[in-house]
Amino acid sequence: MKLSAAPEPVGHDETRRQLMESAGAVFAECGFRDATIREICRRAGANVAAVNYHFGDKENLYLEVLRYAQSRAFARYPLLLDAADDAPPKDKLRAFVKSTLLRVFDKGPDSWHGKILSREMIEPTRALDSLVEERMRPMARQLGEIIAGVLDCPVTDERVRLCAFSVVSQCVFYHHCRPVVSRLFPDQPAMDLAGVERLADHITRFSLAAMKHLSKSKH
Amino acid sequence: MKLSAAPEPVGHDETRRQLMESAGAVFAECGFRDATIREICRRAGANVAAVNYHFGDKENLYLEVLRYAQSRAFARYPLLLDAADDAPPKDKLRAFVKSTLLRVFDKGPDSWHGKILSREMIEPTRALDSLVEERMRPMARQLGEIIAGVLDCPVTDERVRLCAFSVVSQCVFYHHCRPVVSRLFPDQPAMDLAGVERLADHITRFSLAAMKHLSKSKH
DNA sequence: TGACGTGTCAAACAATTGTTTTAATTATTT
DNA sequence: AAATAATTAAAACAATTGTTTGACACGTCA
Repeated sequence: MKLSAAPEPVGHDETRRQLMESAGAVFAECGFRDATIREICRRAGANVAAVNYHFGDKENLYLEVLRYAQSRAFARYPLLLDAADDAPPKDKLRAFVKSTLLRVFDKGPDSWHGKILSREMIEPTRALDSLVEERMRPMARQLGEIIAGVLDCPVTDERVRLCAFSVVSQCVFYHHCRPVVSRLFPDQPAMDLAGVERLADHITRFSLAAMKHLSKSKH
Repeated sequence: MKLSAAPEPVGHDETRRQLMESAGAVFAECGFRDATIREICRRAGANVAAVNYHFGDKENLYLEVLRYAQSRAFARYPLLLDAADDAPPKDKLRAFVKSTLLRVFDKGPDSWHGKILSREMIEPTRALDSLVEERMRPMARQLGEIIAGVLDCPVTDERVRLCAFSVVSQCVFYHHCRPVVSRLFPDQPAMDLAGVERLADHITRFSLAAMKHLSKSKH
């Protein structure tokens, strides 16, 4: 399962950090099962026994890596970015969509956080339980309030939940189904910041138009 | 060498059929890597060597299973179900959404087809290439025509592609993110036929409302 | 019947895996 | 500086994996 990257020998407690970094990349590339401790340690420039020494076993390493990835992603891209707390629901929705897209399409050294999360969808581990409570539920509540504001109805209305799913689904689709999308449209460029903006525009406009209509019909 | 006039002895490959059936279930449950040939053969009541004898190796078995699952799913739920060819775009969209949901939420003995496809998203194999061409591209073209009809614009319009993604994303979301959804709302009942109808109603109404608005605004 | 192809079976093979062990090395404290 | 703890290193371990082997059973056809 050796793909790329190079080892880099280091000192003392640094090993632990290096292990989490390389583990994140390898887990994202190969999945929990296919990822081998030997490859993780090789990239971290550490010995094969390092994982078991610092993290106990492979699964515990995975749990810590996933938790770490999520906290870092939400630290970098808060739920509503820089939107004011009293901003109109429309603007909040736009911010929510954009932040979700940014989190999902994040490139760079920690681009693996999205991939690992996708794998959790298919093959949930124990880590998903706490992740849902710590990250997803606040996300759902925040979005529910925004949508209730758009629809001008209580957050308990069933339409709120349905519309929330409709919004989130559009955000995660490009990421979850990238293998199909990129095959269907090979000339489509990779998602950069401008692409995120365009996509956020579409999703927001699409969803606002739909909800404006739904708020008028039955109520 | 069997060049006897008989068109393939279909009676004796019962083992082969059994293997594909159990392989589909095991691949769906465990993924390609975690699925063991021993477990597949155990469920099929066959010997460990059966897979290598009938399919060559594990990967080839997987390819055949995936291909078989897709063809069966589309045979049972055609792209537009029983919608007439000259039906209005709105009805066609409803049929498209419903058939996609049915394919994704299909229970019963071949419920694994959706799960295997989800895994292909995360970990594409060679099988995905042909699958996209044979199944997804016709699907995309069909949906594109429907949406162009709704928007009343040429299929080449960029909005068509964006809206098509918005529609499909809502259909596959509940399936792809079920682990999160079921944790967020544990009291939510499993998706039965009535649930599919309700969800299809929402997605269709939501999307039609959005597109009606988009077709009026600029362009 | 006897040779032959087909399919099944138990057993073994070769490779890889996560993990443990034991000793050496380094850092910290006394 | 000496002693103690913490960390690393190489090797081995035990279990599991996909795959192969060679014998055996069954049916077909010359």
